[in-house]
Amino acid sequence: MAELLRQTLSEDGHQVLLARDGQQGFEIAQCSAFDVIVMDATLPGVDGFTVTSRLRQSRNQTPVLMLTARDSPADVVRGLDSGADDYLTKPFLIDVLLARLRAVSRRGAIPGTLRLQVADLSLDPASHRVCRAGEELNLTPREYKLLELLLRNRGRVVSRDTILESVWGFGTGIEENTLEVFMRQLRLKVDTSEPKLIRTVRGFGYMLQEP
Amino acid sequence: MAELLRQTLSEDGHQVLLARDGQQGFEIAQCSAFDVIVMDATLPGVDGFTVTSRLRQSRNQTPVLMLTARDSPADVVRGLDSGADDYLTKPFLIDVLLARLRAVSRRGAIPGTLRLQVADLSLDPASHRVCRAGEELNLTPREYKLLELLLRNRGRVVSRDTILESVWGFGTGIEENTLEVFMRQLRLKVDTSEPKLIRTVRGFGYMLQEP
DNA sequence: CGCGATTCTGAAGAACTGCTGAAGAGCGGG
DNA sequence: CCCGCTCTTCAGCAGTTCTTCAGAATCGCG
Repeated sequence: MAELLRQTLSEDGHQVLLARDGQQGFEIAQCSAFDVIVMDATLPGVDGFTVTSRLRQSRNQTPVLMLTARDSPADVVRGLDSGADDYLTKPFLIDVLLARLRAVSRRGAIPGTLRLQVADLSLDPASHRVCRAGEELNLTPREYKLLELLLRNRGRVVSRDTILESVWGFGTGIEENTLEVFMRQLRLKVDTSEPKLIRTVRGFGYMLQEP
Repeated sequence: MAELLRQTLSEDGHQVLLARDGQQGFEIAQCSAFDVIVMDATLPGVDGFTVTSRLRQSRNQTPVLMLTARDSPADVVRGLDSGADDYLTKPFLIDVLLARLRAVSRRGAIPGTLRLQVADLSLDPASHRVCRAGEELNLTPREYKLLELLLRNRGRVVSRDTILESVWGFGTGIEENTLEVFMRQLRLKVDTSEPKLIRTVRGFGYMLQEP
């Protein structure tokens, strides 16, 4: 079912990320920015109602469309009151789902909260949260600054000089090697899983880039 | 039907204004501010789809819930794509309608909150009362200001500089350590019970956040 | 294939940050 | 005038973070 949905949505031009269970869904939702979340009510582990209300509690405003076989009025009310924006019961027509997704995501997007993101790596400047593949990472201040700089220039090479000046400030008599050490530290924390996102550009600097 | 709805909604505590036809509905909607509009698809004169899309064209953002007997998928899609936020077909249960109205109007609501709250910690700016887990806390003026600042920025990191400037005012030659001492004092009063809400973000500042 | 330049790596000491308990200063009410 | 409350500073400490160093590995180039 989920797989079918993923395919259909993809064909309609959406980028889709599929979560296996409630817990994983919650973590992914917290770490990435989506236009809309399609939530099943009956999930393995934490159920959809709980996930939704937890998201809302932690001030996640991403629109949620609940999609489920449970069509009793009580369930509908519960779903909506847990924070969902719409509630659709199976069976349904794909066209209707797509239209409802359009309606729900139209309202969506919370202003202000921008999130920097590359592949499954995300950084939220407001809360200083950094996640990779759903896991929250614990970075030191300097590592954080470094990653933020790379992320703000994702897809572009950042020269060593620029990095030194921007992370350490102008005119600090810092060794070039220090930067290398930090880059290594950052890689150990950020680039543990495939694909590797931090690329060395020999003789120039570094860049962050999806494969 | 419309009269029945008006009565039911009134009983649920809403203020209701009833429009006779599409044209009148459009005019009323344009002239007043509503939390939500319940729109019938088949109206005398201009139909509901047209009214909705005209409202949107004239940049009226009031949430619209379409409520109608026309339940063909094509109608649903048309309704939503004309700018409605939700589409409910007769027959329906009142509870479901009310829940959907809540969901739809939630999005439109202005985020002006009076009581500041995180988890079981709440602060009322009007009365200066602060409670944690039902217990009222006795904070000194400075502790209160500090907590209010953190609470107004819940989920975001507040930098040490911002805190100093905002609680002590600009240019006071205050030691950084003073802030730490106050934070400790605040923690002793506020963060006695689990979960701990005040998080220090090394190298930047502090933030208030649920776990 | 070999060379120099560049980058990576692991470890170790230095430097720094934030936490803590205590103590003195300032202030207003009794 | 003294007392209690609040605010501020100080000094020590424990844990983390930063920086450097030296050797190994890798790369680009002739």
